[in-house]
Amino acid sequence: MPELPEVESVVRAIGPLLRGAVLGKVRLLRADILEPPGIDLVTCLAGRSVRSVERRAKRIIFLLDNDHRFYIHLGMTGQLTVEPPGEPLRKHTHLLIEFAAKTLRFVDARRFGGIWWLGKDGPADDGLGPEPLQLPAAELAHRLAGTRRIIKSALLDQKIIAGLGNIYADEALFLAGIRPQRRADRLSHEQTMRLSRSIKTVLRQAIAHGGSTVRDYRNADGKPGEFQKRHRVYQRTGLPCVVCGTVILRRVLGGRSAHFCPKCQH
DNA sequence: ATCGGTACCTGCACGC
DNA sequence: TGCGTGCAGGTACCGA
Repeated sequence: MPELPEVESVVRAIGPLLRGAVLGKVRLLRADILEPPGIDLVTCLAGRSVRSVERRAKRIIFLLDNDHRFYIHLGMTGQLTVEPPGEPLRKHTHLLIEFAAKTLRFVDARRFGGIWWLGKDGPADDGLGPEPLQLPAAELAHRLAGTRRIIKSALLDQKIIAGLGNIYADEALFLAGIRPQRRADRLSHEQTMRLSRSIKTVLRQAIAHGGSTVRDYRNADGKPGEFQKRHRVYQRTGLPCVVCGTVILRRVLGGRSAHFCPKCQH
């Protein structure tokens, strides 16, 4: 579920609630969602407080008062919520952290997400390319010129650009008028410039609308996003293009669904 | 060394 | 009702 806009929405909601808060009881209900295995998370967190909650790509990074850090990745179905204490445990709840008057909960049915303990020195952006909203167009062009893959797959590669997923890759390519199966290193200068703008536009719009809820995504307060109502191609297979009325197509590219308008995208 | 394919895991929608 | 199939927002790993 969660791509950059969903993760950003969660961080914006959780940050103000947890900044400065002292951790109470910690319950890790499934040890196998923790990396590296064998870390004693409960001991690591005992008595600490939260200095800040930040986003890097799709990672939610918690900085503690002793300069140790960990991050949570939501995978496909992860949910991170802040609720009053004592709410009933939902199925697939893997981590509970109690604060004075609220509880942070990590729930993830498919368990593609998890918790990564970094300590003081572990790199938080291991294997991640640049942030899309800070990426100059020329730098994006340079990175895309270096791969022979199709543009859709390149946009999903977190080492090339970090934070896009299947929804926003498709939406950005539609906005830019580029077919997902075009080769990344064969885009014209103009197309690359349009793509750079489109990525930023679609991410900013999605953040403004609280992200997209396809099925599982919820913000920290349990509410779904709204941007799915404004998707132009993602999961609109067989429906008319909002610009030209042509039927939206779906193709499997690199093992993922790609949605596009065959008339608007070249 | 880059890249495509597959595996990981659960739940849901659909057709029969 | 139940069963089988296909699909889902992500990423790590495996050979070619």
